[in-house]
Amino acid sequence: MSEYDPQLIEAKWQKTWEEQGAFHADLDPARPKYYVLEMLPYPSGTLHMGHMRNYTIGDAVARYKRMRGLNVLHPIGWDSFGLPAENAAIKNAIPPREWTNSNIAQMKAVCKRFGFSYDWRREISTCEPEYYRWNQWFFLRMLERGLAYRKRSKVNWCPQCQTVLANEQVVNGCCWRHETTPVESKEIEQWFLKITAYSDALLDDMAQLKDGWPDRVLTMQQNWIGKSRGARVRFQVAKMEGKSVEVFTTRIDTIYGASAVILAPDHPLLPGLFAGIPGHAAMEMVWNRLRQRILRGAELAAAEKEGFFTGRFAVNPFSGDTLPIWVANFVLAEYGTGAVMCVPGHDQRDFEFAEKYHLPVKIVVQPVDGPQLHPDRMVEAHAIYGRAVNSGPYSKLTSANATEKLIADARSKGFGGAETTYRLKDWGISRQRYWGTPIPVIYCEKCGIVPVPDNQLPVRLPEAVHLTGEGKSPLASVLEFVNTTCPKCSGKARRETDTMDTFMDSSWYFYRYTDTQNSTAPFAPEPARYWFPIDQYIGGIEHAILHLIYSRFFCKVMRDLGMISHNEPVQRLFSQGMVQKDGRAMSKSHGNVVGAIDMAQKYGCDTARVYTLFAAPPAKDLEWSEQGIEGCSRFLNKVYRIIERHAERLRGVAAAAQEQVDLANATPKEKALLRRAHQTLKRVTNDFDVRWHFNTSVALIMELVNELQAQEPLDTDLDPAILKLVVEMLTLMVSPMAPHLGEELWEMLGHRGGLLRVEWPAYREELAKEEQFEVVIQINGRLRGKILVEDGLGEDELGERALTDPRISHLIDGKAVAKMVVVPRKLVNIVLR
RNA sequence: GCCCGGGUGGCGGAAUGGCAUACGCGGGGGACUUAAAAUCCCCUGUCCUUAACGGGACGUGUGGGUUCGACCCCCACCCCGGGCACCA
Repeated sequence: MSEYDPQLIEAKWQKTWEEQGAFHADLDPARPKYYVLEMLPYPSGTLHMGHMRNYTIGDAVARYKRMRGLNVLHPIGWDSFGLPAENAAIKNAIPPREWTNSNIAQMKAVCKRFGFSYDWRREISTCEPEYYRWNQWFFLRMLERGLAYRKRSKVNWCPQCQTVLANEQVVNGCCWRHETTPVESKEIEQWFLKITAYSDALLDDMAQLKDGWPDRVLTMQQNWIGKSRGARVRFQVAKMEGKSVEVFTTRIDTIYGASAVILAPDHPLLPGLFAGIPGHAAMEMVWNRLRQRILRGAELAAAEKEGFFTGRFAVNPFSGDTLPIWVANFVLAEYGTGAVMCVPGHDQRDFEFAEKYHLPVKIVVQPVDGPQLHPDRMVEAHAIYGRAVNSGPYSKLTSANATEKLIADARSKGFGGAETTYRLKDWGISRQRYWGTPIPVIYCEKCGIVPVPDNQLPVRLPEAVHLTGEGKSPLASVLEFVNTTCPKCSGKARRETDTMDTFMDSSWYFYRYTDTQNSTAPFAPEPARYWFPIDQYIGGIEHAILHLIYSRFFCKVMRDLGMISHNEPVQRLFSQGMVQKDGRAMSKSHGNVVGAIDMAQKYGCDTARVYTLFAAPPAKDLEWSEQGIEGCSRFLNKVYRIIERHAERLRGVAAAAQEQVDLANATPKEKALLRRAHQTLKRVTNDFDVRWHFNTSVALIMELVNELQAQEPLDTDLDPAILKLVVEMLTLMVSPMAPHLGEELWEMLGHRGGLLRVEWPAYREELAKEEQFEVVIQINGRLRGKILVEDGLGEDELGERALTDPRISHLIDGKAVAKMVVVPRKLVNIVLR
């Protein structure tokens, strides 16, 4: 008699797996592959149960797929560049690499303590030169193709991080890391990647993802790309020969309703328009205020609409109307043409602006039927589609037809045409910080921007650097780094001192896993062809846009570079819910973390794993409960005890082969056990393959265990071969979720060589089949009784049995039966008049 | 404002249009024990009714609808969570 001792068992099997290299996966064209991956973790140092949920789901899937005979690649690595290391270095005077590597060591120890089935040979760390040189390599390839370019532009600046942020890193006008720090706007020269060159590809290829990705992620990406079809129209500025303003509109069919042209406060044309206008100085005061507010960024969204008349007019090229040119804070310089036509009758924003500044409201679209709009009775704009009115030659056309004709006419007359705009902007990747990949570019006084030649990669990040956290790029003060010679002319030159956004590191890392040792390329074509695309990617919803859109972009660039031939890197994506404690996301800053190591020490990692799988379906948030994990601990103990009790007797017994089980001679007890085991198997398999609901898998296995308990004693009247078959099925079904216990039980049952090459149990329908069914009898849809019937009963006969059941016949009591609904094996509904 | 989720016992949650509340937690009772822990067994939606066995009504956010039958499908609405948002 021995007790379930998770500490002992878990250490034992982890050692065995390690010695066997149990989870090493190698390219094998003869075998079908399965690539399952959890998102690259940032090595912050601690792992709590929130992280572990992610890995537990991935590990259960990896182990299950191995048992289904697939060649499973399940790697892990570290997203080890980034600001926290730099900040820690400034605060505690520890070199970033030291801080980072010691965190990695800690986290790796926790992962090992949990026994995740990673191929540790493939571990990567993005701050290693052998990794980041390929970031540089990708950058250079993009530079060659015009996909990387340098430009001076307005960018998001986080005063806390002291660096530029990408648009994707701005959340509600604040920095993604400092949620209460509004980002500022700064004009800075920096490097961009032309993700916009792939706007349509990113949008269109979502069609390939719609079965494997959550809808909400696809919608979020779609919104982010923000494709919008419309038209561009040029308005001549009156009394200014050759000057014109272009507007972008999605409703060119409302152009006869325009009562002004409005420019963004930072529209480049503005200073020129002012010249020679009376009241110029007063205007400039308002103008400056509006521009200031835009620079402060975050205020814009909340601000009331505000603007001023420039004193200039523009001519509507269709109607010939003369429209005042205004400036207003709600027009964005970065979107469309930075100018709009103001149509108060049919656009709510324009309506609000027109109300405030008394601009005329015109109705130029009327509904096809229903009440007609009237400009004097409007309390809001009506952005409707219907029939054009008061629109010159376009009147009476439907909105769609008017749009088409107006665009065609604008084009033929040379003042406009169709135009599609996107919300997506190019990806600014320059960071004025230290702990990241150096951008491999040299500035030469004579030759200008010179790329570092491939054979000089990697451009190493100097590591003996004094970090102060102040001023600009720390690398700028490292003279040995900055000062260099031009690769072209050998003259004096200086290096780029900004580093790359770390999202670059994580945009392609999953390809590196397929070929981690390659020193001549990021990865070779064959392993990528074999392993890709990723069959199952698992991670948090917070990367729905950031990481997942950058990765898709990189994939398309790699495809165009001829490195791969697929269009999308990730076939199926799963976003797991958060782990919460006391109603808030588990995090260091909330002070509510449940440490992974603590749980492993207290209950064992198998218990912690089973609890995270059982407490909620994986897509939902999970509220951590100490009592809940206690329950799972009891459950694993119970499994262990039941098998332990019979292990000795069963050790020498061969389990009955599924196809040889002789049902005809089986006792009721044997039949009950076999039935429950196979019913469980059917549904657990479905949970793993289709539903991804591991909470119900655990519940089902609990029921199987309860059945075993109910059939006690198990040593009398029971064919040992059948009992062994059942407990083996139980062991195998438990093993993806509690792998150490699974191995231990398997060994206790007399097997050598571990579970690694053991197949998932075979399902046999006849063994799952019930012999008798409890059929529900309803009268008018209300439950009135139940009868036990044997299988194979015809509908008529089943109906007859229901009607003649004493309880039922009593209730019918001579009333006319209008209809009978008979569902074999399930129910009879008797409809009375 | 628009777009996604979601609303079921005391709690986490389960249910192809067919017994609502599986499984677990918590609670109550019992067995084992000198005792405790552990373990095992039974009960546990609300209300009404019965001495009791039992029987009945109500019940999945609200109101309608479809259906023999609705947590599930349709329409309208309320609440919660998330995303997007002066994007022209």
